[in-house]
Amino acid sequence: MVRTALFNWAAARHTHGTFVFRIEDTDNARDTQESLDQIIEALEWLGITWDEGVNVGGPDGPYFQSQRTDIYKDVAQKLFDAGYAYESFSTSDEIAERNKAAGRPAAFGYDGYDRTLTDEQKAAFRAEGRKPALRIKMPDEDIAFDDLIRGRIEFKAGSVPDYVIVRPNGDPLYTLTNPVDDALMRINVVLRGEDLLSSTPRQIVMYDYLKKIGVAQVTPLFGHLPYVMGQGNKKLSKRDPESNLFLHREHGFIREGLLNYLALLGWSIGPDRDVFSMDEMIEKFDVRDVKANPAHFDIDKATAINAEHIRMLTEDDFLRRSVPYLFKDGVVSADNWDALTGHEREVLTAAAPLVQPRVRLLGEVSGMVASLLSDDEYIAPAPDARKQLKASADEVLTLAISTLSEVPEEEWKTDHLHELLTTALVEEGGYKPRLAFGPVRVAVSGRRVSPPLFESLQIIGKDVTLARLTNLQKNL
RNA sequence: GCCCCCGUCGUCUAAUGGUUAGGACACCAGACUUUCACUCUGACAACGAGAGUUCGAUUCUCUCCGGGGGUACCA
Repeated sequence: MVRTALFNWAAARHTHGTFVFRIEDTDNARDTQESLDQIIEALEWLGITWDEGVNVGGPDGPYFQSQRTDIYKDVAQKLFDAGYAYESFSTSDEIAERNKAAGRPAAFGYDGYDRTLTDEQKAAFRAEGRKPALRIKMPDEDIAFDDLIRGRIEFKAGSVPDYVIVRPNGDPLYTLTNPVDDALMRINVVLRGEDLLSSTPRQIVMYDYLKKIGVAQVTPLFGHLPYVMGQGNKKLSKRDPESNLFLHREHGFIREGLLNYLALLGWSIGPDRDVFSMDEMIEKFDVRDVKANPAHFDIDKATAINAEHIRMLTEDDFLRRSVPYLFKDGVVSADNWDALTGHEREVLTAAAPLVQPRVRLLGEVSGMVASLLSDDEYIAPAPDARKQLKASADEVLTLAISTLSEVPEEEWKTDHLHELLTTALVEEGGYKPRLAFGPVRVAVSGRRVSPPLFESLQIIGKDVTLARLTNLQKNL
């Protein structure tokens, strides 16, 4: 759904068209305020903006179909008066029974029975208290159109049954409202999921009728986007975690990364290239270049693309965007940069260049900087970090503690510390670098993966460093 | 059943009537690094099958196979 919005948006921006956002809430049972809010929040977060429609207005409103019933009633009446639609009294049970009796498969669909009802028959149905639905009369000929993505598509005559546009109770259906609104809102390009492909011939016919009764000027161009697949060979649905935008955001996707990845699903900006900005996408995007075959959502690739975009952020931007994640993880005191303490900002600013190149999601920042921000005197090593502590850890820590105790506060600097420890542990102590620095890193960060060691030592300072080394040694 | 769509490495894709079929992610090996990450080098890996057109098909056509969607008084 987001990918569809993205392609529509990119196509509209590329062609300097008008992007219209309309809500098709004709099935009010399943359209909730909550789902609308989520859609809007998602688009806003992504920066996908529209020119006319919900919340922004425009010349062809209202943009909620639930507020346009009078319009649909009027058009339905015109279609009926012109003879393009007719009253249908058949219930689905009756249709199924007739199909069965005639030896047709159950899935054959509507048989056109009510097309030829006489006035007497209709009157009889009404006398029974039955009310008619309104059906569109499909012509007995092949229907073809040129899909923007798939080329010419032809449907054989007779393969699309007459379809209902208004329920017996007067409720208009999507089959009517969608083409009517597209006509009234002067939509000339429709990009939608390929699941709507087989309903397109019905709409082609509808446009012909709408033109004849003066409601539509043109038939829009259609482009049917391929699905995005999830696990196995199933279309991604709203329930799948992969399609949950907010979940991705929670994990630390930034909009640039997610948008870039989504764009890659069915489209390519050019040979040997897959990282780009939305401005570049708009500049290059042409629906006709979209591939027709479905793509699988690959979270690993998405994450890798996200990492590229995180690295492209300015340091300041990176920090500001990270703060909400840090706050959520209890690592800092506020959820926005300006409300942080001076100490927090100082530490984070120092840590940024160390952390930014090694996270792929903003959610990973907390783990990287937690030990730098905290003044705890002991950090229990994570299990995988503890595994890195070899038998020599105890001796190494002793040596490190005695070496570092000697360092005056004013000389507690990255390069100096590096030099001192290398001399004491590696050159004089005879330990391999891996064995020498491993225990120190685990003591200071508690993790197997951490920002560079000596920079970290400088950031947390002498007292905390020594305390952590001492306490790890006690807890070996 | 009928109608429609789709088919290049595991995944996303590029290109082409004649190429060693390219890139990215993932994976594996190596270099760098105190670890991890970043970066770099290398390895692995694809035109679904069969006919036809052609001097030559991954590319054009057809058939088949495989996958998907539709066949609603849902959208």
